[in-house]
Amino acid sequence: MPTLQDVARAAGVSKMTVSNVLNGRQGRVSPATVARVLDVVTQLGYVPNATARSLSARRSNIVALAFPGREGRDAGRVVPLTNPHDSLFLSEVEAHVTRAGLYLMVHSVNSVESTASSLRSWNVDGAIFLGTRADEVAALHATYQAPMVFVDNHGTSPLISNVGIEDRLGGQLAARHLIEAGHRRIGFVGPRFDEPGVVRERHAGFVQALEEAGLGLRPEHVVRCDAGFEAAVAASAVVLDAPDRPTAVFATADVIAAGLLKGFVRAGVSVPGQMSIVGFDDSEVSRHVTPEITTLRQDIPGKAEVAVDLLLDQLRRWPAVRPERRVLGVTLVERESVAPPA
Amino acid sequence: MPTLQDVARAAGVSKMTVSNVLNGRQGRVSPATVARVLDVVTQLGYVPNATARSLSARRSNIVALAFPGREGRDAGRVVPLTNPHDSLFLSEVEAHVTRAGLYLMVHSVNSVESTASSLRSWNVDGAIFLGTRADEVAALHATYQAPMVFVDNHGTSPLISNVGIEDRLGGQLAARHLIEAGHRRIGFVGPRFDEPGVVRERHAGFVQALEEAGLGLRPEHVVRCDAGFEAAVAASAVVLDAPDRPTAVFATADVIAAGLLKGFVRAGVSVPGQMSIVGFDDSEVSRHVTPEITTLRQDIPGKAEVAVDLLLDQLRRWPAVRPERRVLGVTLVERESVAPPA
DNA sequence: TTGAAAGCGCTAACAT
DNA sequence: ATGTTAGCGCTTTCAA
Repeated sequence: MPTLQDVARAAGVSKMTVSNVLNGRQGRVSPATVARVLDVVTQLGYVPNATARSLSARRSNIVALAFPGREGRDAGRVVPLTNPHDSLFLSEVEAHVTRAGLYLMVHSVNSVESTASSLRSWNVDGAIFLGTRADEVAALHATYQAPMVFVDNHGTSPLISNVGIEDRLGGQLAARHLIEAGHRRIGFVGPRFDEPGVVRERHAGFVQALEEAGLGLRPEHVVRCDAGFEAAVAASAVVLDAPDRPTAVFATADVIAAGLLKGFVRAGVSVPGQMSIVGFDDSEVSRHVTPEITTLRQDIPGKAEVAVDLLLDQLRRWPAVRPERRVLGVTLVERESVAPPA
Repeated sequence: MPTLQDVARAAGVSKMTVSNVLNGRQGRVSPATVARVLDVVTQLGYVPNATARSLSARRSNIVALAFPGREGRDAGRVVPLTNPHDSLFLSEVEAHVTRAGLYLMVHSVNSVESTASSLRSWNVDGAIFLGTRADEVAALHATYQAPMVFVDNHGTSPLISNVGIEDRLGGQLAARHLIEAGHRRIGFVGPRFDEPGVVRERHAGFVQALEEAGLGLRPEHVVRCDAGFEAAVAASAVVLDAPDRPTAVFATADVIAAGLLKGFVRAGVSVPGQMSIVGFDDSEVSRHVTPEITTLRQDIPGKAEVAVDLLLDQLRRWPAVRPERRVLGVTLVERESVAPPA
C-alpha cells in the first residue's frame, strides 16, 4: 500500500508537493511536476489514506445521515428507512454526497448522546437529520458543534437549518378538494401529533380549511394510525364505525390511504363511491392500488438536493453560520379516489 | 475536545493505561485504576477519536454497504435502494452493524475502481455488496483485499462469501403452483437474465418445473421487464398480445406482479379470473393491491443478519479466510391472485 | 500492572 | 515553486 512518501520518493519531490498536487492547490506546483506526480500516482496505484487525512486536516469528508432507530420512541412499530419517502430520500442524498466527493455514513439514532459521540468520534463534517423531534434537535445542537440540516422539522428555533415542505398548505388543499367535491363530513387519519411535526401541520391546515368552509371536525373523526399499511387497515374500521360516519377521509401518508382503501373495500364500502380518500406524498403505492389515490405530491428528490446543498453551504462558511429554512411546495394530484358523496 | 492525553493527565496515569481501559484489555489494569479512569472519562466527556484510532490501529470499524449506482448499467432506469427489498435489507444491516459497535458507510458503485479506492482509503474493515455482477465481484476481489460478503450472487467462485436464497426452487414452486391450479400456458415476466443472477436462476427453476410437467415455455411467453411498476404496466400489454395468450404469469418481483395486475385490469382482463399471477419477495406491495398477490416469500431480515454475521466472522479470522455460501429458503404464500384457468 | 518511545499517513505553517 | 518541521490522537512494541 503505497503512501504519500512513496509517491514523493518515486517522483523525486517532497511529500508536500505531492499533497499539493493531489489537493489541486493551483499555482503552487509547476505543470511539469504536476504531470510527473500524477503519473507516479497512477503507476503506483496510490490511494490517499482518508483516516490520516482526517486526523491531520481536522475534517473527514464524511457526511452523516441520521434517522430514528428501533430503540427510540417508535420502537418496534416501524422498520426505519423502509417507507417510500425515507428510502428515496436516502438514495438521493447518497447520490449528491458521492457526487460532491464526500462519504455517507448512515446512522440510526437510538439516543442523542450516542449519536453525538459517533459524530464527534468521526469528526463528521456535517449531518442531515431525518425525523427528529424538536427536543432532540436542541440537544444535538448543543452537544455537537457542526453543520447540521434538519428535514421536516417544525417548530424549532431559527438557529437551525431546515428543509421541509408546505405541510400546512397540504392539509388545506386536501380539505378544500374534498369540500369542493361536496363532502361535509371529512375525517382525518394519521399518527399522533401532540408534538410539533409534519402531522400536526397537516392537521392544522386541514382543520383551518374546514373552518373556513364553515365545517367542523368532530373528535371522533380524527383517527390515530401509525404510518403502516396494516395499522391503516385496522384503522379503517374505526372510521367506518364512527358516529355520523364521514364520507371522506384525509390520510397523512399514502400507505395509510392504501391501508384504509383495503379496509374499506373489505368491509364492502366502495371507494370513491361511498368513501373518498386523499393521501399524502405521491409515493408509488398511490399508483399501485385501484382506484389510484388522489394525493398531495411532495418533491422528495428536490428536498434531498436542498438538504445536501444547505449542508455543503454551511461547510464552506463554517464556523460562520447562517441557518436557512427552505420550504418546498406541494401540489394536489387528482386521481381516482375522490368523488362526490353518495 | 479532550484527548486521551487529557484523560491520562487528569487520572494521573499514562495514555497507555487509559487506552487499555477503554479497549477493555482485561487484566492489564487494576480495578481501582479502571474505575478512576472511567470516572475521568465521563467527567471530561471524552470521546475517542475514530480517525486517529483507525490510522494507528489499521482498522476502521467501518463496514461498507455497496450497491449499484445510477451511472452503472441500470443508469436512469431505477433509483437505487428504493425498492422494498433493498431498503429493508439496508435498514436491517444498519441495525446489526450499529449493534456490533461498527459504523456503516453507504456507497453507490459507479465503477469498480472508484469503489475499491474508497474502501481502501477508509481502511474499511469489510464490505457487503448488493446487486453486483459476477465480473465486478471478481474485479473487486482482486483489487481490494478485505472481508467481503456478496448478496444474491450466483455463479461466482467458491472463494467468495455469499448469502442468497433458493431462487431456483422459487421458480419451481411458482410453476408447480400454477400447474396444480390447472394452467398449461404460463408466461414469465422479469428483467433480462443473460448474465448469472437471481433472475436467471428463477427462470431456470421455472422452466425446469414446466418441463417436468411435460409443458414448454414459448419464447413469446417470456417477457422482459425492468423491476419497476410502470415498466410492468407496459409489459402487461405484451403478455396479453402474445400469440396463444398465457392464462397465468410468473413475475420475478412483486412490483412487477403489481404492475401487471394493474395493466391486466385496465385492459379488462380480470385477475385471477382470466389471468393468474405469482410474484416474488412477499414485499408490502403484494398485500397492498387487490387481489392480493400470491408470491414467494424470502426472509430479507434473515439475509441481512446472515450477511453481517458472515462479515463479522471473516473479520475475526482475518487474514485467514474461509468463504462461506449461505442459502436461505423460500416459501410460497398463497393469496388471491391465482385461480384455475377460465 | 504500568509507562515511554515510536510511528501510523497526512496537512498546516512556515521556510527557502 | 518546492521543502522542512511539527504535529493530529491514537496504538503498538518494548521496557520497567
